[in-house]
Amino acid sequence: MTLPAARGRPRSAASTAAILEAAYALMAGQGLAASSIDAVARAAGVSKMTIYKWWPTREALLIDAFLHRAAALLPLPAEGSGADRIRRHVAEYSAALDSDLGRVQLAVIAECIARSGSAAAFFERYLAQRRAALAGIIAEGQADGSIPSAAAPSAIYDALYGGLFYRHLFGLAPQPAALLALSLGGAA
Amino acid sequence: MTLPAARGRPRSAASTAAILEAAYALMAGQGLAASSIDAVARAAGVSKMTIYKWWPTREALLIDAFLHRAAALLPLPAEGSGADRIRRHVAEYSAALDSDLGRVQLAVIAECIARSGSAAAFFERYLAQRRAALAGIIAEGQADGSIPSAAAPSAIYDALYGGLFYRHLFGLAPQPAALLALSLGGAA
DNA sequence: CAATAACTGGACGATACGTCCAATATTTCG
DNA sequence: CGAAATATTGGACGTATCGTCCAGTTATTG
Repeated sequence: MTLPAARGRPRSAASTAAILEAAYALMAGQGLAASSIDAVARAAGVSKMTIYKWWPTREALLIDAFLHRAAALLPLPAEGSGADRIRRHVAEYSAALDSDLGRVQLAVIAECIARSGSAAAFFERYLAQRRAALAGIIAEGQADGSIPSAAAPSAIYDALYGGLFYRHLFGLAPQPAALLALSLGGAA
Repeated sequence: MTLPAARGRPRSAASTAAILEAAYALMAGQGLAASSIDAVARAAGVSKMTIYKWWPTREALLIDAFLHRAAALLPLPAEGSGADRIRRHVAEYSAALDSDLGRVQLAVIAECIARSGSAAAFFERYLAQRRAALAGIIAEGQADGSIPSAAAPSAIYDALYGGLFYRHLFGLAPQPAALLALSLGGAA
């Protein structure tokens, strides 16, 4: 695992960060329509070619711009019963949807649909791991007795987070408590 | 309610239909990126100005193109217990998501996000009525005893249809049975 | 026939796309 | 130090779409 000590001029970390942050800021502030590659290059103070050298499409760039920020945010709770950890994460996710992160997530998803017909690329790069990890926490909650529902963890995840996302997408007020009670079961 | 017998040349119903059908076909066949106003005008055999005269934005045009088709499809079941009617509708909705209609719906939603930041416009024009009607059926199912869950009908709707939509959006296989059991309750 | 309104066809400036190139900057290797 | 390798720059390119404008035509009513 030694570094091959690459020849030539190394890739500029500053430019990379500036590009990803500019893309994120444009999506958060002006929306997807204003987040053209040209606009990102201007805002980042970078040549357009530098972007095209490292990202094949706008879809790839915007996904990376989202990940650059989202990686640090929304940590998965590590302590407490399964139900507690899900409840805490749902509260954090629900708050995040109402912030820049929620706007940017929708913009990224829209770009994926426009280019590919679905947001499968976004799922593979980001959601799949989180969904698997949260399904694992749900399974632990079923094992420790804090989650009464006997449904498949992935189905519980889809009902809960799909319901939250649905309301966000269509501009409805979030209702995390109702969805939590329904999908975790017990208080029928 | 008498027709004012408008002066001047009347609006062409043929052009209107050609525009809406061309927009739908382009979204279903080539995706959102290929569904520019110019492309719709070419495919419909119509002047671009005719489109701009009747639709203020591409968002408005694509929503209407979707409604033009969706109105006839996906009727709300009228017979049977509440649970039966929901089950039947979920099966039809799930099948529709895998057809042209599902692709077009995603394209319309993506355009709404790109222009407005959310799909609230699509919700107001289409989903709000359906969600209200289906929540009513869910409430009837709770009253007739076929739906055991005591959760709010709107929460049941969001968990069920939000979960279905979530899986469609991210390219996952549909799981209507698991979501039905979970959200209608009973078989805990 | 006159008035009215829809529709056509083409043009416009602006912007974004994705690609190309020559010039310059930064690094490692001999 | 010089040579090779690679990143970055700045600008240009042809194509496409945007939204708007206008003059000309077509269809309908009074």
